[in-house]
Amino acid sequence: MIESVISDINRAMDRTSPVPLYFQLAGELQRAISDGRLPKGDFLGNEVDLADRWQISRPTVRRAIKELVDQGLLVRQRGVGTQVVSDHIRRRVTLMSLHDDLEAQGRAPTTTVLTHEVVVADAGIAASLNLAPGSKVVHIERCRTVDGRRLAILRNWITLDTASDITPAQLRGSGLYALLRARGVRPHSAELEIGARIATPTDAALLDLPVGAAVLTTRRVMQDSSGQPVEVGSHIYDASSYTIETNVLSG
Amino acid sequence: MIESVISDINRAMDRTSPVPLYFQLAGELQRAISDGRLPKGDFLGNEVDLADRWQISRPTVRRAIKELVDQGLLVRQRGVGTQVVSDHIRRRVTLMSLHDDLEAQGRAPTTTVLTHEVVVADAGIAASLNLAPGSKVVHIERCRTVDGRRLAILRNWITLDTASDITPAQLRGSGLYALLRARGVRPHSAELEIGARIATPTDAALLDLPVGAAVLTTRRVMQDSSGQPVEVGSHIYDASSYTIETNVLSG
DNA sequence: TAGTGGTCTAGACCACATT
DNA sequence: ATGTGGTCTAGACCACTAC
Repeated sequence: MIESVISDINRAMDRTSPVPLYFQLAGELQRAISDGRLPKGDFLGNEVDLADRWQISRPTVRRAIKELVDQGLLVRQRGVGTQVVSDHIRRRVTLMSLHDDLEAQGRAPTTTVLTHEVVVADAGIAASLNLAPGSKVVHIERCRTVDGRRLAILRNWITLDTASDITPAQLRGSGLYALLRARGVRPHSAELEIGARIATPTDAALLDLPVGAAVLTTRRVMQDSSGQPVEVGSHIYDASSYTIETNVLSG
Repeated sequence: MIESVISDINRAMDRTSPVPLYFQLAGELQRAISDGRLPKGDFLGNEVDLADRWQISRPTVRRAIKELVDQGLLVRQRGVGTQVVSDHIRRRVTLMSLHDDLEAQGRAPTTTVLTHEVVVADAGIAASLNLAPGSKVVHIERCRTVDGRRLAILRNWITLDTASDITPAQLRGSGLYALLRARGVRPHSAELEIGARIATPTDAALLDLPVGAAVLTTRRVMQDSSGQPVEVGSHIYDASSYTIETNVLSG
């Protein structure tokens, strides 16, 4: 790693900040890689030396480097060194809502709320959400349109205590996950099943598709950081305008 | 955590083993959770105390616990403790081949090799594999059958140096990824695009599907641990018999 | 106030790859 | 023989939670 990058990082590190040092360092390294100051193929230099130059301990340096290794930006080889192998941040496998996802691409999604009600969960939903049979949940059904084209039907079931104050107006303006995050839900993991089938008449009507068109279907159960399932989502996409892109790490 | 589990783990830890202590500990904890000795809802006890009982340092204990937190088995809360929130090991997002995947489910896949040849990579494949235009690659086309049913068409393009000695007989007997691993390829990450469409006449003929059936399609570029792309896979699945199941962590 | 996890240090020794 | 990352230690102080 060239001298100037080391100096840049030295300047950027702020010990008075509440942000952990390893996190600051990981961010600075990521920035240096993505803007080309630390190009693909370069070696970082050995950890002991880097720790010394940055005046932080080696475990802290290692922790920062590990973040980038996990993202696929760096590769470590014992006896060799740490090398930059990619200069674009791998899109993480995401739990973002479709709304956020499209906005991040600079497109302007519009949302029609078809259904918004409190219902008694059926057996499958109740089991997925770890609720007693007969429990009530919030059921939402939306249609997502982009560039005048109907893209997806989104059906969600959410535990009553987390979603009881969500309004249709809010759903029109932002993604479900943004609303949940604002209510203190921190998504942690989701089980996801992806399939495909021919559009049913209902699908075709809602998505404005011809008879016989293919749709992509997903069903997920999202759990928040306390390990409790919070939301079930069952989504149907027009396969001719949507693909799921993801990135799988360290299999 | 009850006394006996702590003792079990104390007995199981082996400092003479080349397996890292944090890894041994993580495995023991995972086993204790999955077999019910450490049930859902239980707290582990504080880290300083555990480190003392197991006679290992607290950072090592933390590293082991972190593994399970990342898998969604445990939740840590500052000021509160570490609690078991799930008793089944989340299936990791996998880079396993379909063959391995089905075998893990106890089913017996059979493979027909339709094409196996060295060809000049087209522009898209060459770009994906980071090869010069006109480079040669191994092209494989297989049909995967399970329980007498044609499940998928698998098309792969692999860099010549890694796959030149693979034979059709080997492809019939095991999954592509197993063969690649045996050749020293360690899969590290893959970009994956999932879509759906109506089967083309070719798809329908190869998969023995009726006209108008839906197929699930995936395209991936796999990179090994050195960061180099090694393989491109383009797969087509009978959507009526196959879904992709996965698990998304920490979004 | 007491107890918990979160971060950080300054070393040590080992395994592996290269020369 | 040298240099690298991989693991591990025995502390320290801080931030947050619950009482």
